[in-house]
Amino acid sequence: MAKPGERAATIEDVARAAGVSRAAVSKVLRNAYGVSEGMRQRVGDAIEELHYRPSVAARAMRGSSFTLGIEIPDFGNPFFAKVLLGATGALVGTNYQLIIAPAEAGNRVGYRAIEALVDQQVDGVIGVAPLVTREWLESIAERTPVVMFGRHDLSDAYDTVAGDDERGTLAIMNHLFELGHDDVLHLTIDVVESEQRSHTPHEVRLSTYLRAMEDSGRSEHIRVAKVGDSEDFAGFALRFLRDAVATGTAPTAIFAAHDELALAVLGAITELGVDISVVGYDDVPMAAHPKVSLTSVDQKGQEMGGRAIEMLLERVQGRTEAVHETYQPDLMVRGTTRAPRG
Amino acid sequence: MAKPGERAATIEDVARAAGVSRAAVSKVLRNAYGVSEGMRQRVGDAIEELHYRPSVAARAMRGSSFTLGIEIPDFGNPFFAKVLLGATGALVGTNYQLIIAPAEAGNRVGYRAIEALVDQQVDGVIGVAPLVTREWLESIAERTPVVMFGRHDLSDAYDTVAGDDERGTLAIMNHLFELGHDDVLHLTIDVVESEQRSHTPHEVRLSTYLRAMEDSGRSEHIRVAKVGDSEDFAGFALRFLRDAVATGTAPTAIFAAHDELALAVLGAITELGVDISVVGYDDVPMAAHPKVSLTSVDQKGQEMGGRAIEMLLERVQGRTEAVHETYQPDLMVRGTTRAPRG
DNA sequence: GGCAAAACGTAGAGCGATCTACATTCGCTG
DNA sequence: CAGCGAATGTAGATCGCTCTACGTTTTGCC
Repeated sequence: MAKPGERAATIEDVARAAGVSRAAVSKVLRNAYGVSEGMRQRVGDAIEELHYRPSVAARAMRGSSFTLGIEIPDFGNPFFAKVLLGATGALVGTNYQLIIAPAEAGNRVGYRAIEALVDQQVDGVIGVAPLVTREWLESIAERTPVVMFGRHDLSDAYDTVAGDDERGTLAIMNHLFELGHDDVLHLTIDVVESEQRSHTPHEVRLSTYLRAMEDSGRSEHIRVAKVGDSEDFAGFALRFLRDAVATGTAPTAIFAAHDELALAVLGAITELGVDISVVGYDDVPMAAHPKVSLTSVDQKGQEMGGRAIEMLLERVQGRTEAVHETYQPDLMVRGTTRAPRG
Repeated sequence: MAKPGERAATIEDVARAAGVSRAAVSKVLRNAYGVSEGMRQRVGDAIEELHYRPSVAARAMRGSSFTLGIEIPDFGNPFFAKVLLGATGALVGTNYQLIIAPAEAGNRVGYRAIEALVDQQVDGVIGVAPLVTREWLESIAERTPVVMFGRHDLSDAYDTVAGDDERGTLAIMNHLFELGHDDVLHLTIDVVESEQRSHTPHEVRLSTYLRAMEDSGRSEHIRVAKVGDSEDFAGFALRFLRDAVATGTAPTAIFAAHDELALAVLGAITELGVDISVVGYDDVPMAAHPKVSLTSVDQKGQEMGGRAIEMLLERVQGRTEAVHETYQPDLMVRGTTRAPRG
């Protein structure tokens, strides 16, 4: 007990060492009004000497924890690494800390992860969960500022930052059409049932694909394949394509809803030695690799991640009207898209 | 104030609703001794009804937070995604929560991130930071259980789980030697100065490379290149190789210290159209992609991640003697290694 | 039936910060 | 040099939970 350094120093210890009251130390910490230069100095020295660090828990009990939380559905997806990079970047210089909660294995929906974050008393949450209901999010947003990533529902209880998936998809479709493809298949994720999810990026990409095909008079070529969220993409792609080739139903181009999927398709195409164009979405780093050269859409993940943090900080500092921002994607044309073989 | 649902329910509210004392509710929560079935029932109902969730902060102030922390130096590296996957997997079924702290942008060393985690009052920390000093870690370990990932220093203040980098490297070198390569270059990371870091995975890979070259009588072929940690790997690889080719000093094979590096080298080789074998380390998912087919070493990241969590939980539950475990890696031979051209 | 032991439940003191309300001192001005 | 506002500092309640130390019932057993 009496051994020095036995226990971490508390504000009490600092106050004693500096010969002031706890409240005074607290003021210095928060650089609140009413601290003389001399006191700031003495307290600062004491803090230094005792290696004092304020307890986040104790702080959280009375207000803010200076911690923001972000929920990530799938950290295996490099797109989220970009987002995280932007987020951490936006945080340097502030005294806020970022903690990440991974959506529980086998349950990517995200309720659990967001709840865990709120339980941690974070001052604000960034969520990626496209599948949680709006009502639920709004109930969370009553107590904790929320910024949602990639959702296209414009609630006024929380902010959103999203890519313009419609525009990105149209860029892809036009590119394929211009190359001469009519027979474009869309490969997307098969999510769990959930009514009214027109707000998810994948849903927007799907509906835009459908519209683009119809509007350009290619209705009869519409074909959509779905793969389970946690299925083995590579295995699925291989089986699917082998089958399509065998039955003569292979498309001339495939638009995959995201790059992980597109890479799996590209792998299958390579193995089978067929000539099918592929486009992905997200522009993960590997897409630019010379061995891969995948045509994709750059969603500006890093910028969006940074902006999400900024918006959250604004909320934490008191903004109450919702803000919704959209980022313009860029089509990156590379080697996996060519004109269909004669 | 009086509006119901205005504020989150506290244990007090639950106690009132169930007609028992706060202490009784707390007992139910922790399923401690001395709770009758009837009481458990009533309290459970009250909790349900009020959507009560215990405050992590308040708990942390008096003991444990039921939260574990993991520090990740670079979430862009898919190897860590594997580790995380294993870690989250090992946590399901426990009532512990995992939070991730990213090493601050531009400072991958990890002091800040680990400190942040400790400040959060996590019950235990998993760190990847190979570069923080042992002394510092031991001071952290005085108060918070610590499991370090990939360190080869066997402190008895903290546990370690690491791959057998010596064995992995020897597997690589023997493979290359058997194919007929004498001229093997090692490309590794150029870390900030830090004395005595023979414990890092990369350092072990380097020294094992040197020894393998010497022991096999290839001392005159030893060549080591270093690239800055946050440099653009692809750009570096291209410049370096172009230069080597121009001056006729290109090796016949390159052993890259990890897959991200190996992929960059592979890209450069592809662009320059030269015939050089490449091996990486970590066996990231892309290594197995048909377009890439990179020979690499599977470090069992997922298993190690899971085991690290288990070890940490043991520590949290009271174990005090240190445990150090090593995992045996597997060489995955693929298309990027061939015999040197006659 | 009586009595000890087990079972069940409660009161109340902290944990480490923040923040309001208040006390004291200082610096000026008229 | 009295008097007043600004500047500086402090006391003490409070946040939500855990846990020790005790009371009060029940139960079991001879």
